[in-house]
Amino acid sequence: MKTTETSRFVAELRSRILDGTLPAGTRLDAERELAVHYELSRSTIRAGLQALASEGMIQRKIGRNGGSFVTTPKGDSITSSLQLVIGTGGIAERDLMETRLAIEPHCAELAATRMSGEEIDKLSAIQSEMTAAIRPVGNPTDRPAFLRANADFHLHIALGSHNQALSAILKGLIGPIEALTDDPHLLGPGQLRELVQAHEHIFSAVKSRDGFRAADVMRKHLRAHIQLSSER
Amino acid sequence: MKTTETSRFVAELRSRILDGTLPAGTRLDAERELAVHYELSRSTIRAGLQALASEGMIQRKIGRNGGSFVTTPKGDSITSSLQLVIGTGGIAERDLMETRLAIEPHCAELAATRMSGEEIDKLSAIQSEMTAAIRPVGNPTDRPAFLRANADFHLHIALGSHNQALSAILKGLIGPIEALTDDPHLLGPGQLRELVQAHEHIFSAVKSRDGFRAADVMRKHLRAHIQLSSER
DNA sequence: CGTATTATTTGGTAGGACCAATATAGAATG
DNA sequence: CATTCTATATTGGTCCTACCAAATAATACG
Repeated sequence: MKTTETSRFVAELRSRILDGTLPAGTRLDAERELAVHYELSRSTIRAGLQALASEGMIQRKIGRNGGSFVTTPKGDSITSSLQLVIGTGGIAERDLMETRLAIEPHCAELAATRMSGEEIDKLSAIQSEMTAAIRPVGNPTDRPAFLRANADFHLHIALGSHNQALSAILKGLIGPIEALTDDPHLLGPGQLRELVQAHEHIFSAVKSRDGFRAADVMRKHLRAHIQLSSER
Repeated sequence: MKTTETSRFVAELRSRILDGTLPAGTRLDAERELAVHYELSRSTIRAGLQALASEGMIQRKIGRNGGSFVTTPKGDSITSSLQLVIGTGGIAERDLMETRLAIEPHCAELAATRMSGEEIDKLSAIQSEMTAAIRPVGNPTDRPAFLRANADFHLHIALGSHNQALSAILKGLIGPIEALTDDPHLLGPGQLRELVQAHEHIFSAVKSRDGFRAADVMRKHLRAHIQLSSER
């Protein structure tokens, strides 16, 4: 690690936050005060706070009674980090699909036992949107709507697991992956109907609180999906 | 989103990196040039570059022929993000263990078919370290060494999956979790030996390239671990 | 008492100066 | 000519000082 003044300051503050000396909600001193305290210029202090802010460890608010407030970074931080890495091609598509395959069946299993009634209703609504998109009374399929509903379905299963880590990870994966999957040659009308049917099976397993079956069906659904993609 | 000058500049640059206009390795203009180009002060430009740097999207190098270089953030970015969120208690322990349970068996399955000979040898060496730590010729167990070897074992299984996403995620989970698990009342001599034995089973499954068994044994191993933790 | 005005605190932006690291070009030396 | 040393130019890192803009508290006023 390059030991610049800024990074020293950041390390100091970060460790104080991590070891609990500065719990969430704590208000740090104003930049000008920190500067005299740490015997650094305000510029350097600002650089450090900026770094901590972009890591999600503090939030800064302007104005009187403003300042830098310690916050516990939530799942969003993981999600955006994933999106960045994936967005810049830092991880191969194969790896992403395998990760989905590890995460989603487990999510489905948990969701089956943990989803509330409202959440199940919501899932049903998403499923309806999906079916609606596939046949707008004779018209051609509304692909964007269909894909959005598809992603939403998987996302809500993950949220239904009531597990912040799992849902944060999937949230980061789902967008980029679906973007890669949108290939008209690959997803013809037949495939779309198969997809809806698979979701129907997953939904019914979740609704009947059958975690094992939910996981199993989800696994098969994803494997079929992968099978398609690999035929390019 | 707060639309400050800095964030506008960051957004601009970030999107240019994401859409491929500025591929990895590209050298950005010097801060002073960017300042005149974007009609902003160098302070503002610096703030923006600082943010991008702490997101891992650029690396900055001092000196002539230095500057800001576009880099594709790798798995490390995900790992550190996870560590931060977990370190500040942003995610419940239950959620973390469930995530492990989703990830690790899958890693083990992949590792069984993908690990190289050297990687398997390395795994064996780690296993030896672990057994060595548990009985240094009559002396009490070297707990730190034991726990380190334990974490290493799981980490190397993940690396053996040859999947950057999975190993990055596990890398972020394993440290914090093991720290939470180090409870002498929970892990007595008997538990330690059981742990070694479980690893032995996993190792043999991987060595014999039996992915299904590797996943199965890993799953049971983790469940047993969870069982213990929940008895607090 | 309620409302509008003023003051103060605090992060955001600007622009200047200088330092420290680093690579290049040129000069001195064998 | 080759090598080594010495400027020297480039670039991020730090410091300073001033001012702007937002947000809140304190105060004056109807």
